[in-house]
Amino acid sequence: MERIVVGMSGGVDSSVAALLLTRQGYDVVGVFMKNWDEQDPDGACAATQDWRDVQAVCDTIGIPYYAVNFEKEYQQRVFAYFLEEYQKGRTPNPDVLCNREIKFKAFLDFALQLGAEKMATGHFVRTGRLGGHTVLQKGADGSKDQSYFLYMLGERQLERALFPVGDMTKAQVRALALEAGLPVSQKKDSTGVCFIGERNFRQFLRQYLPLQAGEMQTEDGKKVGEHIGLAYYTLGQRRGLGIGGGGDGRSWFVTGKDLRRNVLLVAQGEDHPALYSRYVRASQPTWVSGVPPAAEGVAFRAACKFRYRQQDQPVWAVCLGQEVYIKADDNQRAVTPGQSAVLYQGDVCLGGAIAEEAAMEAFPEIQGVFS
RNA sequence: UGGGGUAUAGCCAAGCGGUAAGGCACGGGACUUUGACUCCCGCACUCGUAGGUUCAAAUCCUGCUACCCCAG
Repeated sequence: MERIVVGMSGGVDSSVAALLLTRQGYDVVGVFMKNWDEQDPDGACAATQDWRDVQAVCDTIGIPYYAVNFEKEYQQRVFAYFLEEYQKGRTPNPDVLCNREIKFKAFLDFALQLGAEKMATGHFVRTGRLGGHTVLQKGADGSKDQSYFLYMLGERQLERALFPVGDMTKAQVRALALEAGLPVSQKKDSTGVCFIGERNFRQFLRQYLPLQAGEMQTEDGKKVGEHIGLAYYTLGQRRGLGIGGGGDGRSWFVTGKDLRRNVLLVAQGEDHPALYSRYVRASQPTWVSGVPPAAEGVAFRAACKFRYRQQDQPVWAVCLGQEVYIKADDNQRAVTPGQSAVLYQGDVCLGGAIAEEAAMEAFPEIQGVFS
């Protein structure tokens, strides 16, 4: 009997994943990852309840379970990067790295050591075969699709992965959990940085990043407020600026950061031109298939998400050197350095890259490329 | 110390005798495996202050205080 190790978080999705695999006759082993050790403000370790839930679920399903600890790996391969990026004034997405480095590397290796043929998770994504290759596809439930977070995975990793809930809707997953009597069927979906969880983001960052107050200024240099440190803001952000009244009475949004002067650039009105861009330069491209969708310098058509849950945006893209340049058909709001630009063709996730800069005009390197 | 003006929540701001609009900020919630955005709800028993007129005042009258402008 083929052995499958399921990464279980204590949530509904991974619990149902384990349930389904069991029903399909696999030799299923549940494994809980504890990658972050921090006490809640109220004392208890946040992961404790999740671990209890995993045990309860596995007992209900009737499968063995273990816990593994990748704190060190998480710290070195994910969190260090996370902090570095913030220190550079960027807004990183730690979860895309977490998937590549922890869940589908450290954990996958662990699963194989346990004698498993494959591993499984509760992600809402699917894999398929296309032209002799294994491809990553969006989950069937469009509103829960999580391919955005998995774009850094390669074919090798996907071949070893199963996503049992990928072709279900969230409602179906919950219904199945309820029907099977899983104790987590009503558990609220978790959000927040993977393994770190939901928490007051400012207070959390404050433990690692210095507060470095400075001015908030408009594009023309007028001071309109004070910020507590550039790292604590992200482009397009509205809440938390603390400035109101005056001007035309509309809300203020972060449009940029001037690290040299320690100035946070802001503008009034959600449709302010400074919030928009058309061209994006992205670095560190990774492709699921291992090779770029088109030859160097050859533009290709695709759909892009510049942040999670954004509607697919029709774009042109081109690989040049170690970068990908993207031209969106429509103006994009608050494309933020550090965030991932993930490319699709239909339901297939091609891969993606990390946004470095966004602009309204074409970068000199790609003059004429998109004609 | 002369003349004029303004004082309404953290900010901007309606109201002009009938019992405090709205926006921003802020707080809470929804959404969300990043950070955001977005959406919903809440947010002045009180109108600089002390009196007066009136059935009734933020709205009228008087004193005081503060700030602004023009004169000095």
